[in-house]
Amino acid sequence: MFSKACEYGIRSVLFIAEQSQLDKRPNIVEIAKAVDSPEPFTAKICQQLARSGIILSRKGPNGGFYLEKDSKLTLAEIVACIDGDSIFKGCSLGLPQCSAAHPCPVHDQFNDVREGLKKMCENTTVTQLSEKLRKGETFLKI
Amino acid sequence: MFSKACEYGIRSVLFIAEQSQLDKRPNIVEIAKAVDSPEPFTAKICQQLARSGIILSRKGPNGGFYLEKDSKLTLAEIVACIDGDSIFKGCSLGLPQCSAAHPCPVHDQFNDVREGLKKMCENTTVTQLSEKLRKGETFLKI
DNA sequence: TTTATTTCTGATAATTTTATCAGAAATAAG
DNA sequence: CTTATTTCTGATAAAATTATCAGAAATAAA
Ligand code: FES
Ligand code: FES
Repeated sequence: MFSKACEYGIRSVLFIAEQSQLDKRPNIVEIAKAVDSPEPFTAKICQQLARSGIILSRKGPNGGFYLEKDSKLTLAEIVACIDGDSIFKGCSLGLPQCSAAHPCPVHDQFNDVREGLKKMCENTTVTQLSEKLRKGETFLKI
Repeated sequence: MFSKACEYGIRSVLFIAEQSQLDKRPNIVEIAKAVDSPEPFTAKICQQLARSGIILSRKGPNGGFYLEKDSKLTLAEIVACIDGDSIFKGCSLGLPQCSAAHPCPVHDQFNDVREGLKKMCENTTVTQLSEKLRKGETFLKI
């Protein structure tokens, strides 16, 4: 469904969000540990997210990554930043473009699923998810 | 969503199904042309599908690939053969396993989407799709 | 100002996926 | 039986994704 990079990215952002609520600014070592992901690869991904303004970063001692207070960040924005929006817009059978006028054989069926995925990602906020995480109801690793 | 191999695989099977209805047995060259996919790669995929009995094949002159008459083949079987069933069962954030007892933060939300995808693939038959294809209502390439 | 810490950047390596190729095995048709 | 056709098999190549590494740039704290 999502690329590895995107999976790590979402997990990282959720951890950063949780820590931001506690006024902390986790660094890459802490993030990779909390999320059980390869450290340098996770760094790359966090840098990409920071460059596009999805998360914020501070260099130097006591630096790290954090989230804007009361950010309205959604899953959809993270996914689009890392994997692009082809999962939300592209043809499921790989035709150069999805179009109702020239549909592939599964167009109708997939439209529902894809629309469901899209709506879900757009309506799910990171804050909302990190809340449950903080309460210990959900987990970022085994 | 699906791998390139899986996209080519589904498109190929749909073309084979359409041609089977016309009592034809297209070969790799014809399939790759109809589906606009790289010929040798498509060959690999069709071989894999044939080996697992999802499609049938005949060597020699006038040989090619075909489908069992009145086959009840579904999309789900093709996807599982090529991409495995991780898209139907795996955790969307890449945790080693999806479980309601130890859920990732998006487990609930994704469960709906994934279940929708699964049901859709299981309930959509190749025959049903190739019918529309034969009528010229849907397309396998631009 | 100096030092320690941390993100950031660019180069590189490993792995997986995608794609190609040459030739063997099978089989229908003449 | 011979030949032409086609799938099948295994080796290989190219590209993309995933992962690592070394060092520069920034910054807070001493
Ligand atoms: S054309 Fe394939 S999903 Fe719309
Ligand atoms: S645990 Fe992640 S989707 Fe179920």
